[in-house]
Amino acid sequence: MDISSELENLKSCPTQFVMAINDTMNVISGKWKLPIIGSLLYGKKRFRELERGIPKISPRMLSKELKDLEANGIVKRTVYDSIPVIVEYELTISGESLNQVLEPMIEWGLQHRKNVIGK
Amino acid sequence: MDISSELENLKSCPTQFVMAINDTMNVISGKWKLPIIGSLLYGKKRFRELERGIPKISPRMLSKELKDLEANGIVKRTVYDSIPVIVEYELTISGESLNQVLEPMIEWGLQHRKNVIGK
DNA sequence: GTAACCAGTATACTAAAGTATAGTATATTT
DNA sequence: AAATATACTATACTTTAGTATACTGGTTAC
Repeated sequence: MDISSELENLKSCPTQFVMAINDTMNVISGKWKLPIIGSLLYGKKRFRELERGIPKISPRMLSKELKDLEANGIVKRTVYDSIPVIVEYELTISGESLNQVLEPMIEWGLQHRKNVIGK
Repeated sequence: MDISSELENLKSCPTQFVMAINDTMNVISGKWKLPIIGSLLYGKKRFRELERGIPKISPRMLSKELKDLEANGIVKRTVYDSIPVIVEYELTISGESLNQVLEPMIEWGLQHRKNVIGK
C-alpha cells in the first residue's frame, strides 16, 4: 500500500483504515499504557520495579494493564521458576515497533503545542 | 530535534515527550473524534451533514466533540449570518496535519493485525 | 396551521475506566 | 518471632465517558 496515498484512501474507503487506527489506539490508550511501555523501553523489568518506577500506579492497575498489553502482543511475560519466583516483563517486537507511531505523535504534539501557544 | 534519536531521548528524558504524546492522544481519543475528523477530511460540513454521515452519533455527542475539537484547534467553526443561520465545520491546518500521525497508525495497525493473525 | 428542517441544549441515566484499601501465599532478613 | 519483600488478587467505591429521550427557537414547505 502506497503510504503517500493513504489519506486519499482514508477518504474513499474509511472502514478498514479506521479499524487499523482503532487497533493502534486501543493498544496505547488508557492512563497507564504509555508509562508502562515507556518504562519497558529501558529493558526488562520485574513487577515491583515497574510499580516503583511509575508514580501513583496501583498494583491492581499495573496487573490489569500488563495483562492487557500481553493479550495484545505488546508485552511478553516470563516466569522463572526460581525460588522465590521471578517474573519479568519486556516489550515484544510489535511493542518496540510502536516507536514508529510514537515518534510522529511526539512531533505532532510538540508542533501543535507551539501552534497553540503561538496564537 | 533529530527524529532518529527520539526513542533514545524518550528513554533518557521521558516527561516532555510523554506530554507531547498525551497531547496528541487527547486530541484523537474518545469514541467519536476519529469519525468526525474522518468526515471532515472530505471537506467542510454542516452540523446535520455530520450527524447523518456518522452512524449512531447523537446530537449531544456531536456538539460536545465538535466543541472539544474546536477548543483544541483541530476544527474551525464558521457561522454565516444568513437566514436561516448556516454553521460550517472544517479542519484547521493542525487538524489536517494529523494525517502525519494517522498514517503511521494505519501502518502499524495493519502490520500488527497481520502479526497477531499470523500467529 | 401543522409538519419538517436546522443547530443545537437539558436532564437523566448506564457503562466503562480508574482508585482505595486490604489481603493472599511464598520466602528472606533481622 | 516479627518485619519485609515479591507478585499479585478481591472487594468496594468514585469518576469519567457515553447513551437515551426529549425539548428549544427560529425558518421554510405544504
